[in-house]
Amino acid sequence: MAQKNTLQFIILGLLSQESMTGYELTQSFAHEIGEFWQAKHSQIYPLLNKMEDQQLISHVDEVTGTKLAKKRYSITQQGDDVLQEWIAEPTDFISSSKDEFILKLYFIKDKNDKRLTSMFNEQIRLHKEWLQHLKSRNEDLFNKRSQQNAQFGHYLILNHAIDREQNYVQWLETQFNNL
Amino acid sequence: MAQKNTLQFIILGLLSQESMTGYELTQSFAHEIGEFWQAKHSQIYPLLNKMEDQQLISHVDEVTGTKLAKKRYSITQQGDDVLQEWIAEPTDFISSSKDEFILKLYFIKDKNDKRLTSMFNEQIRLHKEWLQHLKSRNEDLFNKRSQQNAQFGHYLILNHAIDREQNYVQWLETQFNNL
DNA sequence: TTAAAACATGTAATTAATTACATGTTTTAA
DNA sequence: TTAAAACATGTAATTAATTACATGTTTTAA
Repeated sequence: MAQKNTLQFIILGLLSQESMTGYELTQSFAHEIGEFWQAKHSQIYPLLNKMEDQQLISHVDEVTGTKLAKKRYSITQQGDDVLQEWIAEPTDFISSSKDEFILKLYFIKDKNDKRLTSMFNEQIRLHKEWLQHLKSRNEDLFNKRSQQNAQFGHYLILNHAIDREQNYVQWLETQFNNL
Repeated sequence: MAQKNTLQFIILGLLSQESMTGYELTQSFAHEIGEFWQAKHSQIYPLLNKMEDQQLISHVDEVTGTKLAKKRYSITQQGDDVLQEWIAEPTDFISSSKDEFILKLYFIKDKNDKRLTSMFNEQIRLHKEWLQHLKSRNEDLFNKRSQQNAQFGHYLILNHAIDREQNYVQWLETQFNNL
């Protein structure tokens, strides 16, 4: 891929909420953010350096224990300007959603193909599991309405992830029953 | 990105249904396939050459009019073996879905943020428009049940695209009304 | 107390994908 | 008849992203 470096804006967005280390930023992609964008530490660390050069972010050094060095990054005024600009600009939804399972279905021409049953079963299991995971995340984070309002964006996207997953499972089951 | 070259399998899958030119393959990504994977001609043409070197596909030359040269590609036995292997292997759903709009929401902490209304309105418009497009595609292609069975995979993924889009619009509207 | 898991930060090599450049033919609609 | 749109195939340069390598510290659980 090679677009306009969305990752950069995500990092700015995360840092606009609180200062974080590269490790913590990486962790974000294991949670809700990861439902809507993916990145590994090997992409994040170099990008942090680049962004600091551009003065979009800055860091202070920290030490845990006696030796473990960390860099805690914060967003700068310049960085926030760039972030706000990104949020304000129109979002063309270019459905960059990639779904290998659905693609595989496309290539199965015969409705009675033997492989369909096990393929659907596997996907249903995976997605149900994931849905369950998301739901318990939701209970952990937002069991009180006050928490929903305090972190509105976070609540919204987890809510969307659950909704999406729920619909996916439902679709899989409907189609499975029609086979 | 740098995974296991899914595009290659998609090309094999498309060619397993009928022989196609690079241009026609490219066109596929403007239609249903494009809902679940994206690729441009500049990635497709070089890959076709590579795949022909590996004897996964082969081509015959064609001429339209008096001069317009085309290469019509077909899948080889080897290619079909590779395709079947890909379909058979378990599909880890690593939700590589990227959604900038949802990410932007994450970074809006305040439920009363002025920007939310126009952002939601814009997305609702875009997604409704796209949903409409998908629905008319569906009517054009699959108005008869016989056509659904003849191209089962195609029917399934278009059906899924519509279902997904419908759910997305519904979610947007629900959240919008809650603002 | 010790081993494993989690925390923490990086670089090198490679691949996937995009953007931009490049050129020409055929069909369609005004 | 002519101009625009669609058809058709490619390459070059660059960027985004992954995989693999590399090293060390702190915390947790057995």
